[in-house]
Amino acid sequence: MAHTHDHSFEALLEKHHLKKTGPRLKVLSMLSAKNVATSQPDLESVMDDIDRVTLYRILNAFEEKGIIHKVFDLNGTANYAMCSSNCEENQHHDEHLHFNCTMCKNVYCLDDLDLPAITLPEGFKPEGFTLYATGVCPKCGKTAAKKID
Amino acid sequence: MAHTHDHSFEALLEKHHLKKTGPRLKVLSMLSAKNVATSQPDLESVMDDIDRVTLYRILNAFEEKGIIHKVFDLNGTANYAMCSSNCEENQHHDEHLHFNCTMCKNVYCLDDLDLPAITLPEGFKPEGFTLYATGVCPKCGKTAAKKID
DNA sequence: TTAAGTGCAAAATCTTTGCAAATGT
DNA sequence: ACATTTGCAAAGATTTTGCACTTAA
Repeated sequence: MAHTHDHSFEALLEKHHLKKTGPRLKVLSMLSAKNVATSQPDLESVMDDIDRVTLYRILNAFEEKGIIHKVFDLNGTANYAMCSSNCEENQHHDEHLHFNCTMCKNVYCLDDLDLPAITLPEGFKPEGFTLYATGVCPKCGKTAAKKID
Repeated sequence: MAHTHDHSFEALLEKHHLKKTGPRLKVLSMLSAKNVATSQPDLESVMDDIDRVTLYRILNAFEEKGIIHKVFDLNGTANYAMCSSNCEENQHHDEHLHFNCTMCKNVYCLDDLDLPAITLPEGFKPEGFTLYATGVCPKCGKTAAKKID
């Protein structure tokens, strides 16, 4: 059960007082393998050996612990992605850009992008920002260019 | 554009080749009465004389026609709000700020706010932006200030 | 051993679909 | 009169809950 990169996953679970079980490690490796957020339906279809209910519980537990975060795409479907370092329990810092590709439907979490300062109307006291963008991602832009142009 | 409500609603329906029915007019007046986006559950509970299915169909029809737009709050629940002038059929222009109050849960559509230019990483071709902010809205900020301070 | 986690079954929700009756034009 | 729209019933899909069995610590 222990390969080299599994160690970080196990450490992560340990850190959050969660048992290192097969399903949990599998979810972690699935999510961190992709650089995009993954929807629950997608996760389900890939991990057809894990019970659907178990998946719900794992995702909820991970989110509460701040291991992953949920981002809704433009269809309102929840997509999950590993949290970048600075998420705390029940207090996420996902003030980053979510890019939803209209072609491949992937949701990219562009963590390291600085959002410009936004001025709100009088009286609104902002606590967190999330910016969603739609458009074409690099991968699809490339294939589209080849095919069409 | 506030006084002769019913007339403008009827004109709106007419413009989109939709029949002026009771349920539709009711939905329109509900939505335009509030300056915030309203969730389907909320609409349902207020309009308990209208069938749930009818509400689904009305909201979908309105959205397709560009009369209203859907915005997901931070729980992934769909909230509906009247579109500002420049929405076209199936092609919404809601590149505005959505403010989700953490106290009253209301979703404000701050249409007339200019979003600052955002620079994306190489290869991403953005088509639309939506900015979500969480925080405390003016109304709740006031009551909170009175109660706490 | 034993508390936490999993899987199955079943309940509770939420959303869609089909069709007969009602309604607007 | 005719095409839409509505309401109901029922199917599908999604999410939650309860409980017995399994497993990591």
